[in-house]
Amino acid sequence: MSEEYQSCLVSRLSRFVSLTDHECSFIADMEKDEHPRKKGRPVVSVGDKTEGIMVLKSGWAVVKADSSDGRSQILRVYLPGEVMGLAEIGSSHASHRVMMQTDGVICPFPRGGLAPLYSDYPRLGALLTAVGSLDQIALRHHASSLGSMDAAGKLKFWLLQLRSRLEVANIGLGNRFQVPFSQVEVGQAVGLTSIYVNKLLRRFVESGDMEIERPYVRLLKRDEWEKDCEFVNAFVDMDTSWFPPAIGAETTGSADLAKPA
Amino acid sequence: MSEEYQSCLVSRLSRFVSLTDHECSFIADMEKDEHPRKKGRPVVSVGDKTEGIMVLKSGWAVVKADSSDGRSQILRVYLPGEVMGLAEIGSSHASHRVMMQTDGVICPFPRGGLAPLYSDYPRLGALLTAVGSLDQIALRHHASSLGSMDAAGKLKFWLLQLRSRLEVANIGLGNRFQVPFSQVEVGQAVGLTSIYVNKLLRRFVESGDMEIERPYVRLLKRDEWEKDCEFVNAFVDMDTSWFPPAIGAETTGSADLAKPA
DNA sequence: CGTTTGCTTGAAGTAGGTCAATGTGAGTGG
DNA sequence: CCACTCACATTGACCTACTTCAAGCAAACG
Repeated sequence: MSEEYQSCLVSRLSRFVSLTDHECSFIADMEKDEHPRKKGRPVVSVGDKTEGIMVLKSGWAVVKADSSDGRSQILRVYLPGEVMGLAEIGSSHASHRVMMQTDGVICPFPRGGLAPLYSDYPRLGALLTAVGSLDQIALRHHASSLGSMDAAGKLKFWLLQLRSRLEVANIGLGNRFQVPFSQVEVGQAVGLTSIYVNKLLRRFVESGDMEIERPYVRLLKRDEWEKDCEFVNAFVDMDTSWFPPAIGAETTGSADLAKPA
Repeated sequence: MSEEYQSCLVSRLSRFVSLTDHECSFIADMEKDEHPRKKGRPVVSVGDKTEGIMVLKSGWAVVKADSSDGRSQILRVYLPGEVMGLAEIGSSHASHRVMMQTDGVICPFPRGGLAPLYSDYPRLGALLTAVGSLDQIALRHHASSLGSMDAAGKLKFWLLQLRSRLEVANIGLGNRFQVPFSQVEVGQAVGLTSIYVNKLLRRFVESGDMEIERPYVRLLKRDEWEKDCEFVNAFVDMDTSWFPPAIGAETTGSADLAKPA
């Protein structure tokens, strides 16, 4: 399979199964537009009619929940290449806000493309269900950390999860990676005040657990942290063995689907 | 459509779209078994190979996360009629435990049934994606409450959400409903100590906000609570308008369901 | 440059946790 | 029938991990 597809969704989904040419061209066909979005700009606003799914071609985005007292919370971070909007596809209106965390580019896969996707390319339908399921597992881990860890644990866990996902996406490979969030935003993500986040970070630096060169961080005691948090990397393996066979049949060697990362 | 299908999954999914006879009989065919399970028995253990999805025909179940220090946390409550296992379908191994909260009956829909479901009944595939998406929204709300509310808010929110879901399932209709959880378990669900849960509950009773007749509760100031928590009922509307048309064509009066934008 | 946005640090207060003891009803065996 | 568990609810006294408030800086930016 060629490496250079113009479609973001193709390259994203190819991480999980090797797509047939039919599947690739169908997706690429549906996805003509690229919308650049500036940092801070809304992608989805609360109450918006659901518009299908999107791929974040570049840049970072976040899902925020705002409460009337002005506080807001970060529920999900989208990294470059990830599929956005799968969580809202089942409801007619969005209940959370999505906004760009950095400048970036969004590729919408229009709502009208979903019906033919499920009808004509059933394996892609299964793939969307599976991607949504991985999202849900990650969210469970996050909720679990919010509900049961102390402040240091939450912060460690969030950083570890971020690092791990960046590694899967081949964006940051070692223990050093970018965190394009202010301390206020980190606080919103882990459920702490920015000032306590600050104190924890300084404590981590002082104890030699991490280095900070904004906007980069380096986790010096990652193994130790992963033990502390009982961190398990849930992003590596997608199980595709239950998928239906690809339509279009002459799947150039598609019997075993999984593609090495 | 007839009311009495032997299949649990049929009756569950019929809440969202009216299934064609083809769809119904396919599902019913796949789902022959009923497994009774006693309270406290495991349904899925951590590390189990994913076995497809299941419908909880009767009884309640919970998803738990255990940590090595012996604490565990309740991440999700399954009510009678709900689909379990959608979150784990994308991974090869389960990362959380599922156990019966009360006696009940489980109907497995085997893994092998999923491929033909997506291939031959694309609308059902879309439906599974949508159900997973609603699950994810609910989980986001839960995570949001864990991360941003004070103890009283978390507890109120959890009770409101439970009530609301029971109402959708037609199990409890008013402000009075069953809560088959000990105070320890409630604490595990909302991220608080059982003893603080106790103090809050007693405070609620004393202030006339609720009544407790174990295992029933009655929320006397529900409207007020829903305002406090900015509670929105996210379980009512599934958007099915993007679904592909049903296969089998002669959809007895269900044509209105599948219309692309 | 002045303004804003974000980082840093200290002092004080409190929500909620921990520890410990007592009470209570539902089994269960005698 | 009582006695003995056992699991759960209840309540108080104490403690600390976090928040709130307040102030001073540094860096980015018009």
